Parts: sequence; C-alpha cells; structure tokens
Amino acid sequence: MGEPRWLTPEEAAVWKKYRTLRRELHLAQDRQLARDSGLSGADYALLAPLSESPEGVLRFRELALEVGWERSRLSHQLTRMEKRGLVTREACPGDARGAMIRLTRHGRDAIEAAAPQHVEAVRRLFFDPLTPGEMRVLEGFLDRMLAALEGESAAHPPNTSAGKAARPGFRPG
Amino acid sequence: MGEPRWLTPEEAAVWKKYRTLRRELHLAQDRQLARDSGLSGADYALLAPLSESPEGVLRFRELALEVGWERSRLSHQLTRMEKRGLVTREACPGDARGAMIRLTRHGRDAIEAAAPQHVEAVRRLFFDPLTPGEMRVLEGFLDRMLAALEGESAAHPPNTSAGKAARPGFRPG
DNA sequence: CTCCGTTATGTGACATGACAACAATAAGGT
DNA sequence: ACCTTATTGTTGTCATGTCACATAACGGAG
Repeated sequence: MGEPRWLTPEEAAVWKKYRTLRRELHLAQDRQLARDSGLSGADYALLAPLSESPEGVLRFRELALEVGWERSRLSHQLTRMEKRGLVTREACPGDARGAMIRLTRHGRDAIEAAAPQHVEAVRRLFFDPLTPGEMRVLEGFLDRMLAALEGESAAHPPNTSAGKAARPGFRPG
Repeated sequence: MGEPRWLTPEEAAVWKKYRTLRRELHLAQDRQLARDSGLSGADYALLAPLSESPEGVLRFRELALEVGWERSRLSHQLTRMEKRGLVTREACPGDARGAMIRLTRHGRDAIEAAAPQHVEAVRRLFFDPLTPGEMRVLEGFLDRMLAALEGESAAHPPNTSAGKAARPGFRPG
C-alpha cells in the first residue's frame, strides 16, 4: 500500500460543506415538519407514498422498495406510527407472510395538512438556490455517485432508484 | 396562502435521488469505518480535528465549532468515546467552566490507522465521480444552500393554517 | 461587592435506526 | 411428499442524536 491519495485543501473544504449541508438540511426539514404538523421526517417519508397509492394501502414489501429502507427500520417505524394511529397493519391476501399497510383517516389528514408547507420548505432550501442548468449538473453526478455506491456493498440495502420511473408528485422525507 | 408550488416530476426525481444518496453514502462510510477500523463516523468526525491540533487537545467549545455539532450531541459522544479510551476530559486553565478534550494514545493510533482507508473511500464514492468543473459548480450551490439555511431559524411563522390541503403528490397543471 | 444576564457544559428522556437473530411461510428440486 | 433454500416481517439490543432542562462560572452594571 502506497501513500493514500489525501484530499487537497479544496476537496476537504467541499467535503466539509457537503457534510454540513447534509446535517443542517435534514435537521431544518425535520424541525419544520415537527413544528408545523407534528410529524417526523420518517413519518412523512412513509405517509407520502401511502397517500399516493390508490387505496392508501401498500404491501410492506412495496413500501420498503419505494422508500429504500431496510426492513427492520421500516418495521420499527410502522410500529411507532401504528401506535399513534397513523397507519394500520392488515393480513395480506394470497401470502400469509405478508403485511398490508393502510393509511388511516388520521394519517391522511396529517399528511395532507403537512404537505404544502413541507413542499414550500423543500423549494426554499433546496431548489430555489439552484439554476435550471445547475440542477441538471446536480442530477448528473447524483446518478454517478449512486452508481459508484452500487458497487460498494453488493448485497446490502434495497435499491430504490433503478426500478420504475418516478411518478409525478412529491415524496419528501 | 395560495396553491403550494408543487415539485415538477424532474424536481421530485432529483429530490429523491438526493435523499437516497444522503442515506446510502452515509451508511457506506459508516460501514467502511466500522469494518476497517472499528470506529464510527461520529468517532472519526471528532478524532480528525483533534489529531490535527498541535497537542492533540482542543477545548470543547472549539471542537463544537469545528464540527458544527450541537453541544449536547458533542457531550454525549465524548462521554461514549471517553468510556472507550479514545479521549479524556481535563479542566480548562483560565476558565473553570471549560473542558479540554485530549486525544489519548489509543485514540491517535485509531485515527491514524483508520485515515488512509477512509480517505480512499471518500475519494472513490464522492470525488472520483466528479469532474473538476462539476466540483466548482457543486461548491457554488453548496454555498448558496448553506446560506439559505442560515436565514431559516430567524423567520418562520407558526402553524396558522390547517387549511385544506391538496392531495400530497398531486401536481396541478 | 452583588445582582443578573450570558456563556459553557452536562444530563435525562425519548425517538431513530443499524445489525443480527428469529419465526413463519413460500418455492423449488428430487 | 420431503427436504432445502429463499422471502417476509418482527424483535431485541445497542449506538446515535434531539430537545428541554439543569448547573456552574464568567463578566459587566450599579
């Protein structure tokens, strides 16, 4: 092993800014959601795809694929949300192992009340500072970085991006 | 308040990719560190600035400023690291409130063993997929997004609305 | 010097999330 | 049918991180 390819000062600065942005943006959005609607970012991430599904119901497996979470994380989060009356679990017809996750009336009310202000926050903090040209550049290296990640741990997390095309709409979290 | 500025399909796709990248990159790096050196990302984040300071000592306040963490988070993490023998706490000369955080021998060994492989991972996953031009573009909007975040804590009206929301995910037009 | 607002750090309670081990069911080969 | 393997979810455990609050010491105004 030779000398590692240390970061240049410029690279170190960018890396530090990236990590700061990641932390602060995440925090700002969680706070905005909690303050304006009493939901956590995790709640919103799950309520959004559920609210977009035809009947407000998704199979556990489908929801996991949609949000790209590990199963245990999803299961824990659903347990917490079930306790708060946001979703319910039902048996899955045709597969006794499966679980259907259903949005409750309360859950739908919550996401619908939360969405406008949350979208506004995403715009203000993320898209408004971007020019259209920059957004394309951004998408380009998001794609390349995600591709680089695929090779990293071959069998670990469920891969969300490569599957179906994104539906028109909004799924923050 | 009128209709929210919902995300376009392109924006929604970029936003989803960004969140996926944030999650997967963070996870990949934590795993790389844990596997190769037994340190967590939080450990590394604190050991790095400590190891770069002249004596391997920083005042709590300086360390907090350096990494940008909340005080309580830093305090908790230092307690855990102290238990594992990575750092020690000492009194601060000249200010009885202060705490000096000192890297132990074990802590220095750990960060020095971890650094080469970690830097290599950062390169592979973050910088290698970027062209030099893209890196400058990236830095530009990192700066602008960070600036947008600064204004956030100041002005934000409490949740006055509860007005009826459009279906989350439904994009008008 | 005393009062008092500010600054510096610590703590407890709780939500979140990763990992590994488990239970149950489905699927597939022989 | 039988045995083996893969899929689906769930759970325990532990590290992390946030919030609200507690504590102590500094520093300036009177």
